[in-house]
Amino acid sequence: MEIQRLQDFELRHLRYFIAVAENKNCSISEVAEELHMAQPNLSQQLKDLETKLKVKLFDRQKRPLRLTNAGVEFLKQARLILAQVNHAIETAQQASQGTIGRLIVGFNSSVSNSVLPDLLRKFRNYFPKVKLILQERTAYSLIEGLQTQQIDIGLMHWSSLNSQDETLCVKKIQEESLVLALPENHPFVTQQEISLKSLSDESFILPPSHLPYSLYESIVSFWKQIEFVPKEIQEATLMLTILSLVAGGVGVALLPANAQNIGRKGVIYRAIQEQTPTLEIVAVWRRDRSSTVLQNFLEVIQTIAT
Amino acid sequence: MEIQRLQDFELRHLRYFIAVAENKNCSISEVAEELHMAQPNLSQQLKDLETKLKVKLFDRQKRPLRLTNAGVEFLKQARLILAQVNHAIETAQQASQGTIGRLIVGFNSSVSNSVLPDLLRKFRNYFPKVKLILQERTAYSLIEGLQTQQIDIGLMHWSSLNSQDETLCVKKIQEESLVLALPENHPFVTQQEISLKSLSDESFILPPSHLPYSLYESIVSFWKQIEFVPKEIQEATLMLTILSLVAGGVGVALLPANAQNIGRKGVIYRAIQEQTPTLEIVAVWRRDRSSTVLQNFLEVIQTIAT
DNA sequence: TAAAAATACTCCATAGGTATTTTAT
DNA sequence: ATAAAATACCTATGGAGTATTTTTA
Repeated sequence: MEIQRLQDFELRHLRYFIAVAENKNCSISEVAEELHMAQPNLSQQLKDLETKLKVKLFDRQKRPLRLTNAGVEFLKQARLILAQVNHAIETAQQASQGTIGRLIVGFNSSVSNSVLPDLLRKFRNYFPKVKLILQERTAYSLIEGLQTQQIDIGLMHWSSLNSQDETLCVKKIQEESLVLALPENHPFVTQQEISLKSLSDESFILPPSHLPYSLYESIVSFWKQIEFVPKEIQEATLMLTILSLVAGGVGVALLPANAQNIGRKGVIYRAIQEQTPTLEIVAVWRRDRSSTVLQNFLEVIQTIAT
Repeated sequence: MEIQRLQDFELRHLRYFIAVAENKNCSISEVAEELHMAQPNLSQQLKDLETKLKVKLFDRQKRPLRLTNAGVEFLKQARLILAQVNHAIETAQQASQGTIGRLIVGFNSSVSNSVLPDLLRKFRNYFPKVKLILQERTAYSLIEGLQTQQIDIGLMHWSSLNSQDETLCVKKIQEESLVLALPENHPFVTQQEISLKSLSDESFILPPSHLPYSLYESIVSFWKQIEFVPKEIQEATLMLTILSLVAGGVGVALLPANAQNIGRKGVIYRAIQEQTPTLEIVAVWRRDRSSTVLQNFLEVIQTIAT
């Protein structure tokens, strides 16, 4: 019933009504001239509006015409509606330009030390109205999230191990090498560059092995390549946990160079003599989900890529 | 420029867009059937909308169609607009029925003791959304306020003295007589009915003489009629002041019977033996300003009129 | 290939225009 | 008397329908 009332009630009626109601003496003739249209037509449209509303908006017993009380109230409402329409248009245009909207950004904890802060700051600067929803996830969960469309873009370490999923696009942001993290009282800290082979009596603290696509796989594959076998392997999930264990003398660790940005006390970093694998920090997104907001995010990534 | 963009952008487009966008798989064909219209037309209207917005609302590369980000944002806005339109219609209808709006009610202090409380309570009960603006004024200022359209309706004492203004309508609400107010220690309080002629040695406290249409004129005219001349006349503006002076033994007063409702301590009221003029409490309004709210107010007055 | 959307066209309802009458000051 | 709104009638734009082609899964 309420919906029926709206039938063939159009914005045109509101525009005409407002034009006449805002004229100093509600002159249909004057306004018709201003709008470059014929007076009888304007007259007719106003009458149509009144019929559709089932409400008299003008007092026809007076010349010049005057708004009725209902007309005064409707004028306020009509202005609001046109303002809202304007706003709707602007919103749609902004959304299509990617200057408003939302983007769900998933990231691996290892990128939160490197590209993430810079990237977020820059993007927020260019697109302040876009709401960024940040989700820290494991590498595997990122891939999953992209596939199930829970996240729009993932920032993570990528290695050749990763299955080449045709539906996903990948863009390299930065490269970094592995570095060795030692407790500050370790005898080797005097060396600027340390050979991995000399560490075969050390205990190594690695990221979890049960999660696919993790740094664990990259490191183990690196070891196989140079035929290195450590004395002992311990696992810890969070980067900060690994660093704490190193600082506590539990063992040494191989970490992305960006871990140095954390500046954990009691931990010293040293380069590795052997040729270490290059770790790529990449952005990953679905090929079929390329919103303008996402495109804009990728462009900002481009500006910080090396 | 912004206005130009609105040109020939109509609610029809929003209705169609919402219908399709809310369909589970944005099927134009399905929705066209639901709306009892041809599919190509609906297709065309949606395209028109996109052209006018200069924004793609649907991803045409997918089947079933999907909303773009801009489409999602625009859908929210479009729903708001239609809701606002509904609200506008309701508001206009309520205003025309006088169930919303405002009414400026002017009244003389002498009616605030009699009909006003009842009247306001009843009106508020029937029309809770109408904002009543109350203005206490002198009788003369009420007439002036009506003429300059500062007030919509005036409640006051009316006497035949008042100029018959053709532009004003008058409706009698109640009648009341004059009563005599005496200090409680006055020797005459033992009498139930007092002859005015026996009070020729008293000092009389009257409302101000300089204001036209005031009670002063009614009383003096009454005295002339019965050839009564008081010993002394004092003036006081407010009803409460007059009562205080009476209570303090400064003099006696002639007041509308409703003054008894105030219940001022130290004041005793007695009827007058002579035929006193009938004071009419009336509502006055402009003949040419008959809003529905005003009509409703008059109808409520009718229910309390005696 | 089999759906669903986009074109191409046709038609008519109605927004808009012209001429005139009615209304209010 | 006169200016402005309403009415009557006409015109033509574009909303809506039919037939067909194009697209996507």
